[in-house]
Amino acid sequence: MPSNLTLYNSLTRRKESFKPLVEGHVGLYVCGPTVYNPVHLGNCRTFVSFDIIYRYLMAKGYRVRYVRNITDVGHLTDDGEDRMSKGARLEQLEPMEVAQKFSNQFHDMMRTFNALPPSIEPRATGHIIEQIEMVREILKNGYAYEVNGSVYFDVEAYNNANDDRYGELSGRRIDELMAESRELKAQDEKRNPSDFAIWMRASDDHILRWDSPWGPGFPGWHLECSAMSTKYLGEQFDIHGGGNDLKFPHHENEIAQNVGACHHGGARYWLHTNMLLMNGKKMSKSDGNTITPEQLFSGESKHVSEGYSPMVIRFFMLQTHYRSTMDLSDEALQAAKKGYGRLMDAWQSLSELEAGGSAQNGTVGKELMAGLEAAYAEMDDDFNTPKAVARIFELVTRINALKGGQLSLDEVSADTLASFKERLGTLLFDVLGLRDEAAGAGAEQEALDKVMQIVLDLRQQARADKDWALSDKLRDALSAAGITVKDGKDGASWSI
RNA sequence: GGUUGGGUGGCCGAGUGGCUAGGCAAAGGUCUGCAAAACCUUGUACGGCGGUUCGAAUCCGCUCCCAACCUCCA
Repeated sequence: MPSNLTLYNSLTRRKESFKPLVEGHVGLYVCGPTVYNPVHLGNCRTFVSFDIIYRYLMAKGYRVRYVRNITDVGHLTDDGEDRMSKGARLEQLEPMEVAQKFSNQFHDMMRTFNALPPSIEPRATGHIIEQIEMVREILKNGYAYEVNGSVYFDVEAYNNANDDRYGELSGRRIDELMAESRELKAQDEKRNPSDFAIWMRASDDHILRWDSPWGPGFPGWHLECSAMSTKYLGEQFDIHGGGNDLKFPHHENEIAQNVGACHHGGARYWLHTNMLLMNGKKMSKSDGNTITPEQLFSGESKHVSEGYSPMVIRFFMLQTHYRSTMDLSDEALQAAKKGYGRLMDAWQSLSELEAGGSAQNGTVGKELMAGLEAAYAEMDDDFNTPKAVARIFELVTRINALKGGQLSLDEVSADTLASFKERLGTLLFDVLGLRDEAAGAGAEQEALDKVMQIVLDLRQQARADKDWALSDKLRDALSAAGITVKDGKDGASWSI
């Protein structure tokens, strides 16, 4: 499998050629959501980005094991309350009911955005044993200490034994961290402020609790990812992904735990997606600078002038590289909506094109195939979807010109046309994960197609009779019903 | 304060030391009964100040501004 794939590794801060540990296979771990409240759009951006990465790796022929966890324990609020318990108290539900409810909601939203499910979706609460085992290993290796039923990772000991490794991902230095530390809960139990809990003693009123060698407690927030990535992908694996805001401390601590337990840092390539902004600021659950996907779909928000469909939003995401911040604005969404429409119209037009009968390609046929290969090549460059989309739009112009007669189909051989259709479809729908929302399915759509054909035939007759009043009346009435009629060389077409 | 990454034409957003991404908007044209769509053409942008270079938006230095992380977040 020839691969020219390069990707930007956060660990080295360089683009590197991608070489999987095992030829032909890729292990991919992505930090999933903490399911204590509804997903918001920023989450969606990250998971759509990794969905495209997952899809592209598969399209290149790799067998990918994609692990994306669900965090349902250990993630505390500022007050030290577990997020699950807090959600449960507020909604008068069992903690696991909360987790289930928002997991379901999360899955629905991923489906809405046409993001494929991962190969394995492990839950933190389902891997308590593995996490306890990992704590034991870390203790055994001398990188942690127990105080009053809690176990803390000893960053200093880790650094001394591993050549000051802590901070390798985020570029942080331990002395700076210490200088900046503040009063945190259980601070007095820690030897150093930069130490972090890998197992926490449960207070009497703490609902989520498990027995452990150190008494009843629960795992620290960062531990589940270390334990589950190790379990399903091995002590060393290929790619670890997540949002930029997880780089520190979450991912940094993950590496430390992995090294602490198995002497390996886990992933060899770290990929981080950048934040979704609104009004120039990070879209964030905690400070309310947010718009829910539902609001975006319905348009019920002061931030948008109308609703935008999931595929318009996905297309909008494609136009920004995953490592760049993406600023959401109504104007940009408007542009994306039109661009997406033009792209899908062209796809429709392409499907209706028929080869001119030439056995040989002319310039146009060669340009089509070259442009398509260029688009794929852009994906090889750190999954550069904006450039790939740019190349695709150059093809859109050609497709439209073929349809409109400005370019001749005699320049495209039948073989080329067929493989072009197939390869473009793969890129658009299998790799980029778009869906043609206008193309309905089923009996209703079929009936509508037939009805529209009748109406357009009637109008065509009126036009032939130069009965402009009638033809315009039909067009206006359809327009009022939300259907746009476009007169072309070979008759009229319509779109909703 | 420290760490990381940014500031690109009306808006969004890629990008390489020289061969002017792309989308949207705008202008002109072709086509059309009209309209829409489509096609063709047009904009010569790169925070500021220096420096390196034959040549820099792209490399270096300084400076201004912005964001993220350092506390829960994708």
